[in-house]
Amino acid sequence: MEVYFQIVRDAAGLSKACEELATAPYLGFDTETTELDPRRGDIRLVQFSTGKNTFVIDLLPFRAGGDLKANPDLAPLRELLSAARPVKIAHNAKFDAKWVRHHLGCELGGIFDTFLASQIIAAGDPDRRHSLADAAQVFISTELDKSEQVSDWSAAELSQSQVEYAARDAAILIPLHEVMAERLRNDGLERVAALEFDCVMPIAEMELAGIYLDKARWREHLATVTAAQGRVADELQEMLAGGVAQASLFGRPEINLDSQPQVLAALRNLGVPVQDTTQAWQLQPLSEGYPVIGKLLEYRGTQKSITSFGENILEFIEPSTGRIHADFRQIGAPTGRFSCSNPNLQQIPHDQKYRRCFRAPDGKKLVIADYSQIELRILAEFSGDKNFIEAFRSGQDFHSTTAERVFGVKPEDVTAEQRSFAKRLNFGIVYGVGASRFGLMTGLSQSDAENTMRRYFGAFGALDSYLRESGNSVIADRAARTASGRLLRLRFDETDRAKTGAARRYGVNMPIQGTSADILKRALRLLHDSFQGTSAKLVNIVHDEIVVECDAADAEDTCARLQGAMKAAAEEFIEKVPVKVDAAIADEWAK
DNA sequence: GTGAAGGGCCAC
DNA sequence: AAACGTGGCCCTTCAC
Repeated sequence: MEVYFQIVRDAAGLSKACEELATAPYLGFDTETTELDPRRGDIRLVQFSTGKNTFVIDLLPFRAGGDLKANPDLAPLRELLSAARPVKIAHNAKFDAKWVRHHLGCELGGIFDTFLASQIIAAGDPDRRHSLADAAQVFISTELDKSEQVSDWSAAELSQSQVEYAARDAAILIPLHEVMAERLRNDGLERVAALEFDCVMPIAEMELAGIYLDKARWREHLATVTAAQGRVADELQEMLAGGVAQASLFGRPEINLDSQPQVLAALRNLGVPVQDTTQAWQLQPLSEGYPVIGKLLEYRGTQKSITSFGENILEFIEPSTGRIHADFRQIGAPTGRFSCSNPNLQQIPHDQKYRRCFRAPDGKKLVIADYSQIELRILAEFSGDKNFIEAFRSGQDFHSTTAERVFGVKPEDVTAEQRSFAKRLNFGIVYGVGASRFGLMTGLSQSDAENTMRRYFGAFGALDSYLRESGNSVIADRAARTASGRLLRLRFDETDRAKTGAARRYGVNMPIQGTSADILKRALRLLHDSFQGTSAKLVNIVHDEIVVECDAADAEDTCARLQGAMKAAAEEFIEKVPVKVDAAIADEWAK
């Protein structure tokens, strides 16, 4: 692919280029950087393409005066980048947005992200890849050579091949966008695309901000867990060896407590009636009759703490900021949920001993807010179930209120056990729980579990019919959608009952889980706008929870903005059911 | 030695 | 007849 391009190396050229570029409705936009982490390297090139004309801006000459941020010659560039128009088409715009924010000191406004668009259009197809080369192949049948991507972008003189590559990557985005925009329109995906694109900048800033973890506190807690784990391991080793007849000269042969087959064999040796799996929920019922099971579960718990939530997390602390800058994948799941890695800040144990280590630095506060029962409220909205909605409108404890209906008792007569059954059913139905699993987790017999579920669906008739109809349409259409229009296409073998059942549960759950994700993403944008010019910074998000850090003096104001934005976002999707946001100002990530 | 797969478990 | 949805991380095992 031949691309006509001009190289810009001085203030006059930049100003002229930006003038021309500003008149285009859409610009292909890309950057070339010397590293992957904006804290470790420099931006070398910024490329823009109108489709007809492409400009490759070399920032090296502009660095002569020192910091790029302070260079007034770059004002036209900053203006072009931060403006809502022209729309900047970028592949994985979060990456470029972070570099622009960190090195040029401005936001990236007006984003069309071809990486996110590719995922939205793929609608959950696990076989589709979403690199620029893959997208070019799929949407415009163009082969892209990405070999220059990892070349040396710090060289004083860039090669012809490098510059051509840079120009081409920006130019290709114009035809790619045209085809993708058409697909988004035809598939009814424009609203969800806008939702996603609006979310890029908030996430870029959150990753740059990072979250503070108190190293000393973490190590202190880790020491107590490690000590406890040593004792538990010894005791478990002892108990498991009980059935072994021979002891070697070197003492008992130790078994590897982390090895599933070895532990299983030892348990069988002791006469414990274990199945071929040792999952906690299957072992739990055995722990009463066999103390060794209780010990094994205790060992597993502490082992998990040490391996997944131990010293390794401290290695993610970035020396230059003293904070953890995790990677958030905006469309981490086909439902639209985020995923997070390096480390995964969405799976830190709820236990205060862990969470309190994530704290506000001195002079700062954390503001923590989460949606109360958001998935059940979405279910109430979708089903329109009068009694379900009324249970939320009453403002009373939701699980108790459902227990009243299920067991036909007065509010004051709901027992703790009845509330617990109702609570577990309320959570279970979102995932499509069946009577046998419900029985297993409550200790009810199969027939009692079936009875309880019958009473539940009897009390919430519209909910029952919604779930059935939703399941039927999922199977008939082989697709499901969230409130924003996010699409999931399902592939399953309809002659396989198990696979069809799994597809049905997945498809029924997706609009609920996915609408929750839609709401959170909308909230992130509203928040980002509301926080402009304040000290508040997004530092973590966990599906229905948002954690913000701000100056201590601004905490009350930040809390009000956070709660307001989250409520407003949810109300764009939920009309019949009240939305509740619980918020708190704290020194630690714990309430 | 390395990487994929499977089991297990943390979060929502 | 089947058995609760989404993710990431750690471990062991096993194939190459």
